[in-house]
Amino acid sequence: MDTSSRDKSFAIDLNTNPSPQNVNSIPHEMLDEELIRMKEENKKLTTTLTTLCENYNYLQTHLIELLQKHNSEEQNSKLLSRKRKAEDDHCCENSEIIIEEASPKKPREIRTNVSTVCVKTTPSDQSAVVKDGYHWRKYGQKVTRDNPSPRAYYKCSFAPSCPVKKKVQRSVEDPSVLVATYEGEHNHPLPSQAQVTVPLINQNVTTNPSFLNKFMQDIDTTSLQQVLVAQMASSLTKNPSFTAAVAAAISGKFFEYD
DNA sequence: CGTGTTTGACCTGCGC
DNA sequence: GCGCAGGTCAAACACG
Repeated sequence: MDTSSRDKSFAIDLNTNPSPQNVNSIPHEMLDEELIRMKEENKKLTTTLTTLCENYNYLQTHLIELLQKHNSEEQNSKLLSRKRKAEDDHCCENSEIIIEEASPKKPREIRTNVSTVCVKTTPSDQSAVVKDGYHWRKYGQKVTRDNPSPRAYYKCSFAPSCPVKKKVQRSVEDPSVLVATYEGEHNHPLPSQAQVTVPLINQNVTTNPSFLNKFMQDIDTTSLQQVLVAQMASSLTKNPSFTAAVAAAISGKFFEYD
């Protein structure tokens, strides 16, 4: 195989304005060749995407390891100077998230699985929505003292008996980052995995080894690929020129068989 | 009309 | 007991 054809493999010709006459004038042999070439390109793109996913997975694992290291160092230094109250507050966010037995100091507080997920959003996206595949019903909103952005309160509405709650608030440091705090465990399967926002950083992952394992299972290569493919498909279908090109290509094929 | 969102009121825990 | 802050409730409203 020559290098020129390999170089062209990623140049997708999205001809948005094909005329039926032009399509009819092309010999069938050429169209067949074109079809084969497109199939090969498709295969290459799939391979590239897979490699990309693998690299992403590897980098994410590496990042998590680094953050874990950094976090433990930071915690050690902070623990020396931190007040007791601050410790209690932080333990909910930064460490020891999953506590099976309630602390004797806080018998009232029932600690269910609490996890924090940070999601990067585009600057234009002002909605405080974290798409995670579940159905949520908003039941409250508050402006908190430490953050000018309002905090939204959600309950899982997919199953009436589902106890899971979610708090969503923009980060103080970076308003483009949404911080979602999940409380509890879903007692039903995930309704849809099609519209899942890939978490930027799961703070539990950075600190809790058991959660790390679970997280890495959850975000397994296969599901990650599904998520990425869904996102890519979504962004492509939102692109009018792409949809026009697809429509033109399909109609072109129809003319071919007329 | 059913479902989800908004928003002010209310409840609860905590520190002083 | 009082005030503050976070969390929840529920009536009103919007939307498909």
